[in-house]
Amino acid sequence: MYRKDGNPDGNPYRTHTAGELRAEDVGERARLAGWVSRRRDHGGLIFIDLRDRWGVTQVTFDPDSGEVFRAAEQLRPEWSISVEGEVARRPEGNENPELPTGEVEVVAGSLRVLNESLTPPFEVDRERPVDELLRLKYRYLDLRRGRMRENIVFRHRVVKHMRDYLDARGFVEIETPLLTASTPEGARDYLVPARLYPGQFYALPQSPQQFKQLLMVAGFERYFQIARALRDEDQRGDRQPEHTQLDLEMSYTTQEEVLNLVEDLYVEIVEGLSEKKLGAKPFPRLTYREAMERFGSDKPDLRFGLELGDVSEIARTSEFKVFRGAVEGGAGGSVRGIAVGGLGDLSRREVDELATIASLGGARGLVDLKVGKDGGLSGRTAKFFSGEEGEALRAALGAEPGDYMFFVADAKDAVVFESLNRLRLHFRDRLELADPEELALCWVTDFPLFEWNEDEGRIEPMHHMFTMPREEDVELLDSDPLKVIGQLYDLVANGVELASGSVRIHRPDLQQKVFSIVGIDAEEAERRFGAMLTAFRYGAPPHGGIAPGIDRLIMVLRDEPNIREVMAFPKTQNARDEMMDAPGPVTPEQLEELHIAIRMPTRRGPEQPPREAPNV
RNA sequence: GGGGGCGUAGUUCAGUCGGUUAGAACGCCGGCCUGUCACGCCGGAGGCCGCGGGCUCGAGUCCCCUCGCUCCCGCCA
Repeated sequence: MYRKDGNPDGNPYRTHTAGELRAEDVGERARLAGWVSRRRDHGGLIFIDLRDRWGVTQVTFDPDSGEVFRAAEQLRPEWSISVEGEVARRPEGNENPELPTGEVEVVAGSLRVLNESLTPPFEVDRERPVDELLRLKYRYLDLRRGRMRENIVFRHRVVKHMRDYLDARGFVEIETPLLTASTPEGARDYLVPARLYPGQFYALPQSPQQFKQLLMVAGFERYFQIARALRDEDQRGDRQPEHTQLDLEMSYTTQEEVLNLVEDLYVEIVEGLSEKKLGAKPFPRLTYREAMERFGSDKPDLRFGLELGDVSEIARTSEFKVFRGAVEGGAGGSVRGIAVGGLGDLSRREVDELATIASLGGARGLVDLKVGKDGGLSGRTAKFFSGEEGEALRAALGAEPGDYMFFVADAKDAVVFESLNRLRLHFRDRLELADPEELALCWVTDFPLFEWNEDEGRIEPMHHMFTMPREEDVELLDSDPLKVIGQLYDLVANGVELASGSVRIHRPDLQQKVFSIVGIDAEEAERRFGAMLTAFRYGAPPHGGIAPGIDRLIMVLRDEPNIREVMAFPKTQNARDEMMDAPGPVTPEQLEELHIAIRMPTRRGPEQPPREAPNV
């Protein structure tokens, strides 16, 4: 950043960063500014590791320097200082190969203490686990630590790459409002009371969905935005109240074009910026159906096998009631299984544990069979499967001698898939089947446009209600909407959904039809999406797009266990900001202005002491 | 909304069957030390054992309640 041609602006703090001095700089005068990372006081000689964003440089203080030396004796970790001195080669044998600056040191000629520091609540310069609440409360100190700094800087590089990539292809970055109307995603909105409209509220956007489509109507052709998306739902490791997505949309485009655009971008990011090993290229494309049948999931982890096998036909004629019952009646049930090697002999208890894992996917039981050295089957249910039948099961799963076969039978395909998916992921972790260095990206396409919501007894959009059906399926909208395939696509990496998008409906008549299928009548459609429906009557172009999640991408590229590790200021699982102490109460005057009265929950709720309102 | 785990020094943790003065490491403070880079050596301070209640002669330890954090299910992306 600063070079040895000097200090043209006369910066009083530094002429160089702490990460750039090398052997060739020996003899130069240098001034460094940063934090005291560590002090090694030898009585007659003091070493300071001076840290800034760019690196660490060793500074030495010699007793000959008198006053400066005595000042250095007072230094403590995390003090902010500026040091000026000569760059010297370290004595023979005292180089530190761990540091890029390890061949040299700065011999301090002067020292300015810019700011002292309290003793930090945790050790900033040591990579030790610290309670996350404490880290969040002192996030500014946590962010001084190497791993977090690298994550945040890496994130910047990825986002910058996205901007440059899209700019070079004619995309325009456009901001859309944060204060807007409720959006049509399924999640709960964050609401903001409208002072000028008593009883009315803005909603914070769950995504810029309608705006991006309106920008297509507006003729920008290619739009993108690094957009914040807010949803008032419970947290998970990969979910936060606000997350960031690369929102993009294109006019006169096709699914193929969107996929290729994003694929090339992700190849550049993974190969050019990250240390991950990219899986198959071009990215494998699986239809939703194929992903479910092979992996039991619409976000499959392709780094390992353990693919599902369908044994429904064998089950149909089986003596085993559990199997036969699942496929009888033609209600769409199935029997499927996976073959797993390397498990040795499982105890009854271990098998029960596996059944519990499967039950989380809805399975009412788990059928386990072990393939013996001679190919014969053993297990509690082995007696139901004659030699021929057992052989057929074995062949269907491709099970080898010594493998276990696990089967789930259910009248609902979805239960079979979800249960086996959980088992598959369990074995991935237990048997370490997935290469942690690999990033296996794939596309999942051809999702159904709608799904049946069991609880509410109605049809819902799988993605959102602006998704275009496949051309050949438009007729099915009337006859059998659940069979309609949408022009819908997800980008998946190692079992994590990274992006989701679709070609949109641009014709008002088709949009109306989709609304009515999901139970929105013309009046409600007009009320909720009036602007967009009207806009579509002014020559809306065909368009489509996608919204890759940035937090999750950085998370998988950096091997972090959750997205809080790649966000500068995340919230806790209970959606609190411990550093800023938000949310918090406001003054009665503020509430008055908003025409809001608080009615506290009676049964149970967050305790609200009558504490003083903050000075705003 | 439901379930699991955790809560002991500034930090990360240990703490046996309920038993005397609650320990370790790192950090912090003081002293010594001229080539360290996890510097070393000597000494020291530091505890509402999350909060409240109960059983008990006696509770960090057992029971109940509650608060906080975290993971999972639901929800959601």
